[in-house]
Amino acid sequence: MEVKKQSLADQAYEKIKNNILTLTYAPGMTLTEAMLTSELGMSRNPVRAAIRMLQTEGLIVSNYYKSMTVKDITDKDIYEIYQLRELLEGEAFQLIFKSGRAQEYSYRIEEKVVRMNAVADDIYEWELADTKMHMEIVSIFDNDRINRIYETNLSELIRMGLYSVRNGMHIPSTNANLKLLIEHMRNNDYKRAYEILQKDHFETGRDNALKK
Amino acid sequence: MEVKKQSLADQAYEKIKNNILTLTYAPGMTLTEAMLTSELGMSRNPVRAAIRMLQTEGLIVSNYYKSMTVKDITDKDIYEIYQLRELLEGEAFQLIFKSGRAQEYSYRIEEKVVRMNAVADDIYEWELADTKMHMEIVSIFDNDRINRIYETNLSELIRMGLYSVRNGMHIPSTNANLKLLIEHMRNNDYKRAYEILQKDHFETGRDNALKK
DNA sequence: TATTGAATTTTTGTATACATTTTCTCTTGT
DNA sequence: ACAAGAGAAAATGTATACAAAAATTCAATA
Repeated sequence: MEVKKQSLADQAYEKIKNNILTLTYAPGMTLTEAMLTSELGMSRNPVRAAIRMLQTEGLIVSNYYKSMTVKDITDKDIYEIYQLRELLEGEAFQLIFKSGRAQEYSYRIEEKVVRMNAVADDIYEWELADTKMHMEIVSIFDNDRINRIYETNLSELIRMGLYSVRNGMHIPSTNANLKLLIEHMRNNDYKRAYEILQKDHFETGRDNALKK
Repeated sequence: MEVKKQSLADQAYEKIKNNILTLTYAPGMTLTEAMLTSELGMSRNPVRAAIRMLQTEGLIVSNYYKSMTVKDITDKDIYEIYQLRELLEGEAFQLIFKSGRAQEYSYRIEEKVVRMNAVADDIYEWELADTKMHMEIVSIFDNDRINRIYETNLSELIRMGLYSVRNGMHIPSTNANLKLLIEHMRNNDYKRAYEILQKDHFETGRDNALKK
């Protein structure tokens, strides 16, 4: 694979973001430039660039001359993100069936589910794979902006998902239900397929996340 | 109004963004740090911070050690943004009627339309007001993330709108149709109200934007 | 002991210097 | 005239120095 040369700022961005996603930098935690620069082994400028990016994405919160913190996850955040997902994925799912591509997408989704099964023992990797699966559904729109919404909110989704799993979301049974989802898609059974997505994923996910 | 102290970076961000939105910095135009710093009268660091933010928002495109340009608007961009708007505003509009708040929203929208009429001779201001009107519709979700989607894409919407108007979108007739929209909302006539939104706004807007 | 407040330290914001890469220019050779 | 390439100029990336604001410390006082 081609190794694309990237700036220190981009490296910093990836590392900090990863630490936020894996809860290494916990929600609400205070970050300082000094700490980040020493951890990353680079000067302040690239680190500050990374911070600006994460700020724009909403993962870091800060004010003029005030300390910065990792964005906390509130109940409202959880409701909002699930509402947005239901809205987009609901329409996407409809479109998949309406355009007669349910079979095709059943295979595409299956690929992602295979990945989910393979990493079922690593919560973070499983959540990442799960989100990728949902992004596959939304890919029917062929709309980069919608994809970007997912990428931007991916961070929140993953952090939330980690909460969900911690609070009882059962990975094996979720994976089992996804097998059913794929079945229904193969049979072109929109109603049952969507019911699984809706109930098993959105409702259970949200409710577990809300327990925090 | 309280004047919140803001950093040079924030000031730079606002000014550069404004120049992009008003097409002062035209789509595709190459920007250099030297030019921006001399125009803004500040050192490179705050300017670079602003650039990072605009990059994250997608308004500026750049690569490692390569020059940066103002994001161009392609036909695909136009299709994508209108698809996203139809999706979100379509659902929002339904929700407004379903929750029996059509009257209430007719007044809220009317306020925005008044503003549109007041600035009908300034294309940029009119576009801005128009977008605010659409954001009012979507406000039914009470979802900050959805609002943020609009804010992030607002830039594109405005730049596109400027194209639309240039290419024949007729401001007075649009304003007239909005009066009708409000009427239908008062009468709780979902079908006719949505038809205006759909046809007059999305289709005409998109088609005119596509002419470029 | 609790509290106030000045001095110190820490932290973020800004400017500048230096490094690396790219782009332009102009010469040289065919 | 044109292509190639060395060298200069310009642009972006990185590090450091300095400024301003905020947070902390700690002694003096009630």
